[in-house]
Amino acid sequence: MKRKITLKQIAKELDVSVSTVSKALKDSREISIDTKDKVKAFAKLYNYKPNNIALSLKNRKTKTIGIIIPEIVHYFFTTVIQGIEHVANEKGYNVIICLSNNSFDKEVLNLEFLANGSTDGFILSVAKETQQKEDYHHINEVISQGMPVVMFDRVIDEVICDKVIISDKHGAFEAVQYLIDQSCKKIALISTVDYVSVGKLRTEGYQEALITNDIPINPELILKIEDVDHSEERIEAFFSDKDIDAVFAVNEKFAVNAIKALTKLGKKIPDDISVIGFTDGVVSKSFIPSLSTVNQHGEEMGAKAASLLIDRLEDKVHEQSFQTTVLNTSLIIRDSVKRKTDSL
Amino acid sequence: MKRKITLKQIAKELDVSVSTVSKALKDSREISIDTKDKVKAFAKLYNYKPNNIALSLKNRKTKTIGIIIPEIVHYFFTTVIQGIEHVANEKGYNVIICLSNNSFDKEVLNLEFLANGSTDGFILSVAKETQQKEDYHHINEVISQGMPVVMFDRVIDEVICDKVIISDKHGAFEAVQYLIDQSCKKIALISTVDYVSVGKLRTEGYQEALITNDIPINPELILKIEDVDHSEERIEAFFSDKDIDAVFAVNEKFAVNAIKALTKLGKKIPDDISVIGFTDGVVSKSFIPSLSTVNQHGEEMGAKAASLLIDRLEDKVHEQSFQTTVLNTSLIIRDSVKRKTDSL
DNA sequence: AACACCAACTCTAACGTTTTCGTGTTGAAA
DNA sequence: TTTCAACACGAAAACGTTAGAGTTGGTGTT
Repeated sequence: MKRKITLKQIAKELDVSVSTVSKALKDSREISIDTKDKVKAFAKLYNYKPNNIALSLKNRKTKTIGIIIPEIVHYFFTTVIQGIEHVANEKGYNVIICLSNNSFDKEVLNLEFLANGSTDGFILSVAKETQQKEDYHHINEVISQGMPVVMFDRVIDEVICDKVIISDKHGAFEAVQYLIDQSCKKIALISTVDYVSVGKLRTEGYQEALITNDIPINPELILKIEDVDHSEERIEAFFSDKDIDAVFAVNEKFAVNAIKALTKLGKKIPDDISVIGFTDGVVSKSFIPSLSTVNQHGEEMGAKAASLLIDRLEDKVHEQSFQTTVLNTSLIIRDSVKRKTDSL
Repeated sequence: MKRKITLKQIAKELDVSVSTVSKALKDSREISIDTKDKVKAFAKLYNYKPNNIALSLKNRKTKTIGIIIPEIVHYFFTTVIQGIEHVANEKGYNVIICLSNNSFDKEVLNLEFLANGSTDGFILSVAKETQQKEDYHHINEVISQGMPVVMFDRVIDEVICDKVIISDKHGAFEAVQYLIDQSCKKIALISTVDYVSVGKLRTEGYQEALITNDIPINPELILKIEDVDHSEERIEAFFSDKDIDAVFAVNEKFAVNAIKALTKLGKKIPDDISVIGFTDGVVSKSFIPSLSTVNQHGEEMGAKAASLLIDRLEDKVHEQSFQTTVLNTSLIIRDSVKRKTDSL
């Protein structure tokens, strides 16, 4: 077992000082060609690589970005990570990922831990519990310590920092508008409880689309699900006595469960009822019928978040002003929607 | 902007030495109660937290585990990460995730980078390209530097370290045996090319099951797919002229595409043809018909890998001997298989 | 011969922490 | 009064690195 070699060991071997070695390796012209060659050869031979930790301590920067997300077993988040990772690596940054598991306490711990020198800045999407509690002291704390923070997807208006979001409201609006354009009139909504910001916004988009088209909002057609794990039963029960011709669901799971429930009730998708979901995941593509969705462009979101953060870290943004980037969604129409032209 | 406070600053404020502050905070009995109280109060007030980087440098350990995986937008890997994260956090370790994107070069870079002080050890699943190249010098390099490595899923026999795998062969065997038990005789296999170790092993399991049951192996019924992205067309073409009563696919995507292709060809699943896939992902559960699969227990795998690694890091394993943990798969039978009893 | 100057180094401090060893003050036993 | 332990604290080194400020010894100028 040959431990990693250090400058000190090289210096000792070659009988020069540590600083000579350091400078030689950095091609400083304080050092003679001879010595440089000797040092470089030796370093190469022993595969010398500077110790990151020591560099971090010295430079007071780690070249590492901390990502804190609610969960990782989730297609959207993984695409965001992919986007972050790509940009970060390109610019010489590394990525530490921590999961909050939607727990406020774990989010606080992660943030505190990573803030103690491990990372230069954060990209985060807050836990459900945090949104519920409305306690953001931990985020404000790290910001006040001078660490840049970029929030994405589930952002907090009260926290002042850069943000990247999609136009949830507009995406939902477009989806519902599309359904209306296909002559749907009785459109049900399956959403989450309101403290989840995205759920709320998508609900607003749904409502706005109805209002714009002079369709009255019928609260009977709106289902808000608290317990995601048992959504299937809830949705099934919900549909049993409803007369509808379309469903807009705020996520993929709800959309799939809606189709399942409706199929059970003897409805044909898309002939009897059209369905559009949110988030374009693996399931949407492969499901039969393939699911129409609002694409969130997770990778783009991650890339944007990463470059915002890195710009701050490298002081490319001089101002104190923070920006909120709103990414456009795009509607992907697949087989779960009955198109108007289909009936021609 | 109040920067994080350091021992030195506390010492200066309270007019004592740095060592006194350090000792006071650690409740050393070298320090008087009075001083301790004073220091602790001050530290609390200014929310002092020791700097991880400095600690890492001093202790020569980072309490961080490096995970290197081929891709993150992949259900199985996210479950493994989940398992690792859980165990690691419980034991006070943090997790850095790097993606190789199945590229050999990126895997090497990641490994080199993280090995220079950033992590204490690695958990990794090698890139496809690495398996193809059969070049493992980078992994052996970090091992020889004294960093423990645990490989999972896609492991390399030639690299000597702890490993966690599932019984790919046996899982495949069981699945195919199950199909045979349901009276299937003409079972097709959709696999990957052989240099992907898991594809090879699952193929072997398939073959062994046939042999055990005196069913001749028909190469015509075996499809090996190189280009995963265009698997759908390949599978469709493959099935067009085959007479079969069951399909075993080595992953979820192939299984889904098989069902789609067969449906297109007018076959009914499971009535005409039964299908079993590998990996129990989101798609399997929600697909219609829901997919029978071999469950890989990713979370368990991650948990096991993490505890193996941490045991090594904390010298709980004295021996030089490395172990390979083989986790059992379990067969999940859902609607995509026609059961024998169904026909009664 | 005195001086300046340059090349080619070495020394030192610094990043934030812990730990070993040293040291001055007290109070009590001899 | 001397001696010595106990107490409470400080100094310094160490982890690995870098950058700026010294330090040599030799050459060239006048």
